[in-house]
Formats: sequence, C-alpha cells, structure tokens
Amino acid sequence: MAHTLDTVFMALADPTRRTILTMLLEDDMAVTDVAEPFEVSLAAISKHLNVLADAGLISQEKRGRVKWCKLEPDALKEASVWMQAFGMMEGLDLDAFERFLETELDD
Amino acid sequence: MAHTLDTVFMALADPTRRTILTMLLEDDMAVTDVAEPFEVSLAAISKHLNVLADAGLISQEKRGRVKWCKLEPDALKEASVWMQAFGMMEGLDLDAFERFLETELDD
DNA sequence: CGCATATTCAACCAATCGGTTGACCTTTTG
DNA sequence: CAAAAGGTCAACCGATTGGTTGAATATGCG
Repeated sequence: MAHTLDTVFMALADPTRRTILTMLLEDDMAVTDVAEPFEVSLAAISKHLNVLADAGLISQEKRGRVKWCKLEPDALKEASVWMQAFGMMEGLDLDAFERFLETELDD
Repeated sequence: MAHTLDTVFMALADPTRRTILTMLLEDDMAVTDVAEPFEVSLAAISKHLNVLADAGLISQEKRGRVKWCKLEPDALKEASVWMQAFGMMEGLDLDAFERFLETELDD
C-alpha cells in the first residue's frame, strides 16, 4: 500500500489501466472478465491489476478460484488534492467532461 | 501538443517534475534557476522540463540566452476532470450520477 | 575580440516497463 | 479421480526512463 503520488500517477499514465478503472466503475469484476475485452494476454492484465492495487486504486479479494477486483476511488483523493493546489478543480469543466464521457465510457 | 492523459499523468508521476511545477506556481523561472535546488545535473532538469512541456504542463520561451519556463495549469484540467469523475461515482451510485449529469449538462 | 553564461545535444548506462510464453498452483466440475 | 478454469510466477525481450558525462551552440559582457 504505497499510495504515494508517484505510484498513483504512474498507474494512471497507462491507457489500459485507465480503461480497466472505468470498467470497474460499473461493477466489481473477476480478473478473467477484466482481461476479456483486451487483446493482450491474461498475464499482462494481471500485472496491470497489481499496479493498480499497489497504487491503492483497486482492491482484490479472492473468493474460491476467482479474484474479484473492486474500485477504490479514495486513492484518487491525494492526487486530486495535489492538483487542487494549482487551482484547477474550481467547478467542473463541462467540455472536458464530455470528452471524458466519449473517450472513456463509450463502447 | 500531445496533451493526452497518458503524457500528463506520466509527467506527474515523477517527484522531481512535481516539485518543479510547484516551484513554477510562484513565478516563471529560467532553466538554471529551476535546476539550482536539485542535486541532479542541469541536463537532467532540462530533460524533465521537456517532458513537462511535451505534456503541455509548462511553456518555454527563449529570451536572449535565457529560456523562461511558465506554468500552464490548463493542461491539468483534462486530467482533473478524469479523476473527478471517479470521485463523483464514489459508492457506485450510478443513478445519482446520471441525475447529476442531467442537471449539469442541461444548460 | 575573448571569455563566461545559459542551455542543449549526443552517447552511453542501469533500471524499469509492458509485453510474451510456458510452467505451475488451486479450485471447481464432470 | 481427471480435466478444465482462474490466476500467478519466472524468465525473457525490446523500448523507454532517468541519470551521467563531455562537447557543442548561442548569447551577453568587459
């Protein structure tokens, strides 16, 4: 549980990992199901999930042979607070938000 | 202007670069002055500044033999919004999130 | 002009990243 | 029990990262 800004920002810097986070917004998922839409190997996704877990962005709980992945959005707070120092969080930028919806949630 | 979430988050993932950004929060600075408090070489700081510039987080303007570095906090907006969306969905209350969207987007 | 200052460039280095593959362990199922 | 399913592990690979040095390129100054 490093939880540092380093690990959180590094985890967010990869598009596959950000996509995984948006997938987990809708519901908890098993590792295999997380990996299904991607073209990379299951092992690669397993590594990505470890990076996200080390950053505290997700938690993983093993039930039976299935490992469930759950979003932990609190881990973003530290990073958000850091950005707040730059005065960037005042209000919601709707243009940027709509871009977010199109690029990250459309499927 | 790459300005993608990839490059912005990657740029923020390094503590030296984050420190540089906070230094630039106070005032524009020359490359040499940015490098002064750090123990690494000037060339290393020059590289960090290029990473920040590629991410759009700073701009650089050369006046005479001095290259001035200026914070460009707008580049953080896209990333802030991306993170903020997760905060809003905390608790996975998608119904509330959709209500939020309607009230925010309908004007 | 000649020299110091400001900054980058190029070559190099070790460490890390994202990916692969195949073996391996555990749990469920037939 | 044997086989399939869910995941991880270990070894490897090429590309990138952050750092170093020393040379190079401008620009300013006495």
